Amino acid sequence: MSFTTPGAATRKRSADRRRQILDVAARIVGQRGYYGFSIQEVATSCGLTVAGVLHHIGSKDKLLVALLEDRDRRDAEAVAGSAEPEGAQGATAEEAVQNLHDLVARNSAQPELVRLYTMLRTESLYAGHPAHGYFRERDERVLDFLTRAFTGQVEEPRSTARQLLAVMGGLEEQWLREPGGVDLVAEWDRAVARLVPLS
Amino acid sequence: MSFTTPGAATRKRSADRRRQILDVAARIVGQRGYYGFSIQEVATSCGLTVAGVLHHIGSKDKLLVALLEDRDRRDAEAVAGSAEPEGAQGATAEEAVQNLHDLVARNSAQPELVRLYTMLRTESLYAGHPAHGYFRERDERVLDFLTRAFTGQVEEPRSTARQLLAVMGGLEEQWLREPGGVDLVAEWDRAVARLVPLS
Amino acid sequence: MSFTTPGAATRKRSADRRRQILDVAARIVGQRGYYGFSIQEVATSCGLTVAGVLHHIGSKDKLLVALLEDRDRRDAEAVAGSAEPEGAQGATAEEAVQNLHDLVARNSAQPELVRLYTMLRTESLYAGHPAHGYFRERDERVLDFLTRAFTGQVEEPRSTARQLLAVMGGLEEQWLREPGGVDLVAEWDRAVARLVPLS
Amino acid sequence: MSFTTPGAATRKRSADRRRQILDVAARIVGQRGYYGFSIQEVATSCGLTVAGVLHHIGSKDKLLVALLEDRDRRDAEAVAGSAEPEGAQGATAEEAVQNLHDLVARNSAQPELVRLYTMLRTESLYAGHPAHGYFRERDERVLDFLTRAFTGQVEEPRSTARQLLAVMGGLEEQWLREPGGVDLVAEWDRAVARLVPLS
DNA sequence: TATGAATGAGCTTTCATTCAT
DNA sequence: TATGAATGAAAGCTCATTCAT
Repeated sequence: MSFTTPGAATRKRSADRRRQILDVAARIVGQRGYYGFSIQEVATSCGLTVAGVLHHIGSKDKLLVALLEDRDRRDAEAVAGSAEPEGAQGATAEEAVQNLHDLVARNSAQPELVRLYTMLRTESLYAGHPAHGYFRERDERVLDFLTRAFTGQVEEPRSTARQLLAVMGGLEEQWLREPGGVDLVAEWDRAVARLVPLS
Repeated sequence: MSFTTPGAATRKRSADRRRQILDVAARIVGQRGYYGFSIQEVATSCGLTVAGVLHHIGSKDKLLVALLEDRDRRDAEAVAGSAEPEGAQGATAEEAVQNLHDLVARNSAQPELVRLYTMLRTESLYAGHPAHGYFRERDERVLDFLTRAFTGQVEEPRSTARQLLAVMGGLEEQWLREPGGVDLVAEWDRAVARLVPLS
Repeated sequence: MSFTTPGAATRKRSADRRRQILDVAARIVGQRGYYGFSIQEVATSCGLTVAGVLHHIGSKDKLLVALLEDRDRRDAEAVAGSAEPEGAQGATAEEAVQNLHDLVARNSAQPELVRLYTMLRTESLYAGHPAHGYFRERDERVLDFLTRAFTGQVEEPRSTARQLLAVMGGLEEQWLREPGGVDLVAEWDRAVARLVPLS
Repeated sequence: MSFTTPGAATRKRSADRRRQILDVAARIVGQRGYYGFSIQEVATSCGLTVAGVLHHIGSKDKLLVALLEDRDRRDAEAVAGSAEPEGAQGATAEEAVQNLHDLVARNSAQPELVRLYTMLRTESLYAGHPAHGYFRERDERVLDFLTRAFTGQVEEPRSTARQLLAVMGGLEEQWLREPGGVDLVAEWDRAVARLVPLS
């Protein structure tokens, strides 16, 4: 019997705390961005001290990293659970369109996650932002994925990919600005119908 | 020698300073947003003291307001100089499309202004942001303007309006993230060709 | 199987830990002093948690006390092992000189111990320092011991005692500042040759 | 008439504040060292806020630098006022001894300055200390100066130089530990009489 | 017009310590 | 024996702002 390893109960409670902190932080960072939020705020919302929060997350920067990793993990799980996993060798145009539709549908149920991404994507346009590299790579990866999927199916596949990403971000922004005023999924489907002639 | 009326030269110099401060601030706020920038930074970039900057702009909030008003004024001047001013009674769909094209073309020459708007539009999604109301109203106004212009010309005019706004913001964001990697005007024209069947 | 009495093995491991902590702490306190070191640092160097270190040493103050006691014990052992233990009734001048020479020779082999003493002796000049009393008494005791030893042998025995202590501390400091640049023992012997005419 | 340059009165008051801060800081740093003192303490002693002190000194590190520069400047002034300025071409042994005597005499009147130097010299043995380089260079320079002065006059000039520096530091330390118990100047003169045979 | 002094509030982070496990 | 959670206190520093000059 080892005393050095924390017991299962302890580990569980610790994981719960971390969960809580990440959830709270996602909401607040989604509202005011990395520069505008403070650990104090997160702490208060968690019923903890600032030092208590730092005990779990280490530093403000690490919190941001944890936030992004956490969202990535959740996204990956969601995709993995779907019927058509996007294989390494690429997807067909139809699959890509379907994937995007599913993504938008999922997003339409979690505005705070969308808000977080929207905020950080914009903030990180600045080269000095801690998430600058993250979004740069991510954007490129997604763009490449879509471009490949549309190659041979539409006239200018990269333009189509750009238009889809652009309109997705833009519609989500409108949807966030007018809560209840926009039907995100319906608008998305209409936009796709026009931007991707194949469908 | 009059002490009560400031000399014309003095007034001129003061206006120049204000100009300089606003230009510098536009750049910095465009990079780090309202929450992330500091007056100290602006002051240093202007060769002034913090107190010196405050003397000209009053407060951090007022600086933001001045920034937005300044940009509006410049935009208005640009539009006024164009051949077809958007009259109060509305515009035709063709005119609207032309207006948007001109706007994008103008923007493609001033990335810092675009950066400023992109940043503030996102930051101001948060209800507590000092520019929250500004962008809410602005978005609605533009949306209404476009909706009216497209009514009778396309099937779902408001959706088209939304799509255009969305894709404009999104393309500008991509253009900002990949300096030199995107031809903003060309991509815009391609997107419009698909989103507005009439053209 | 007994729960009440800790096994010998356990007691041994605990003592080892304490040893390790004291050694590591001696090094770090020697570098940055009582005010400048942190338990975190000691813990990391020991492969332990802060709480783990505190479990063994109780508190930061107690760590300092333990450090000094430990060094005294080691010093006492070293002296006890030498041929001529300084008796309670005093020593001759020759014995005192020999004792000092042995001390310097011993020190020249353990710079970290010297560093610790140098640092704490200086820091503890401040009346609020936890080792203030310790070094006050120690200095007085040594000064008295040397004064007695030199009485009748030199003109101003207390001055000689002061000079010896002063030059010893000063040479050690130079030796610490220029690692490899000073031959501590040789310099000491030369200094003694001048300061104590009898030899 | 320029408004941008602060008036003479303003400049005077600013210099006074700085003076006050440096004096207070010298005392406190002399007591607890660089690691052990806090800006808060200095501020309180000055009747200022922490932010107020930082306005004048910039940062904790800069305060230390200012402290050392200030003391150097004062020392230089004192030396300049003396009859025999140590010329660039070197000094005779007698002049060097006289210089050292004057220095000790001056020091005996300002224990807090001595305390500051003693503390920082010891603390800065650690390579990470902000004054590490400062004292390294200073020690070497003084050592070289004395060595040159004694060359040809005593058998081992560098050893003599070392012994003098060592005993000076050591006596000052004893003098600081026993306020009123040691006659610094008298002890110094006695030590010199033994260490430098020429006199 | 612009500065310097000064402040109050806030920030992130470090630290020593307690407690339950 | 050692850990993890949590805290209160303090640190250095930044910031927006006011005021007198």
